[in-house]
Amino acid sequence: MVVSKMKTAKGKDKAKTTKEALKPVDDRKVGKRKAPAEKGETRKEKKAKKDPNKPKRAPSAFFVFLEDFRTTFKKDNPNVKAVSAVGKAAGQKWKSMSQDEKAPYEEKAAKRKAEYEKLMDAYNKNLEEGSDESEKSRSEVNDEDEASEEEAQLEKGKAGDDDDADDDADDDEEED
DNA sequence: GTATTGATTGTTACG
DNA sequence: CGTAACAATCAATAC
Repeated sequence: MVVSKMKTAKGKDKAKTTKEALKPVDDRKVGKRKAPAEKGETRKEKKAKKDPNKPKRAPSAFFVFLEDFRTTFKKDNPNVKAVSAVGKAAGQKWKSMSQDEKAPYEEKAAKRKAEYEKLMDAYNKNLEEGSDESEKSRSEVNDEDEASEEEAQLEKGKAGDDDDADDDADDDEEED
């Protein structure tokens, strides 16, 4: 319901504008950017991460959907053992889904993003501190930086009252 | 035996 | 403004 809601309110125009133009490169094939395993120069370099706790990029709506899709896909195709198969299928279905269906995923992704920003904040802070600690200073108060991180904050669920659940999911966004 | 690639799209951050 | 690179996954392959 609710048609009065304007899309602008959501701020979608932020990245929409020219989606097509947004992706200039048609071949965003990952393989291309991946170095040929020549020496340990792979971009990923999981073990080479110099940053102590670098927040991993928040999974996009697609990835969120993938998590769910992977399970379903595997369920239907237990024989499939290639990750690429799921990726392709997921991608195809993903494009097939209407924005409304992707909406819930986007919402989740948005949440993930918020967390990512938060982690980034801590990460930035850490870097700042790191630099500062060139000599001393570190010590003193913060013995453990990451440890605390207030693990407790998560109770967000509570409060139910406010919850943003209502969100705007209603806006019928009619997909194209 | 360990590390890496493969494939999908999105999102983010840098030049 | 554009692009590069990375986010999960899991098995197979490469060295």
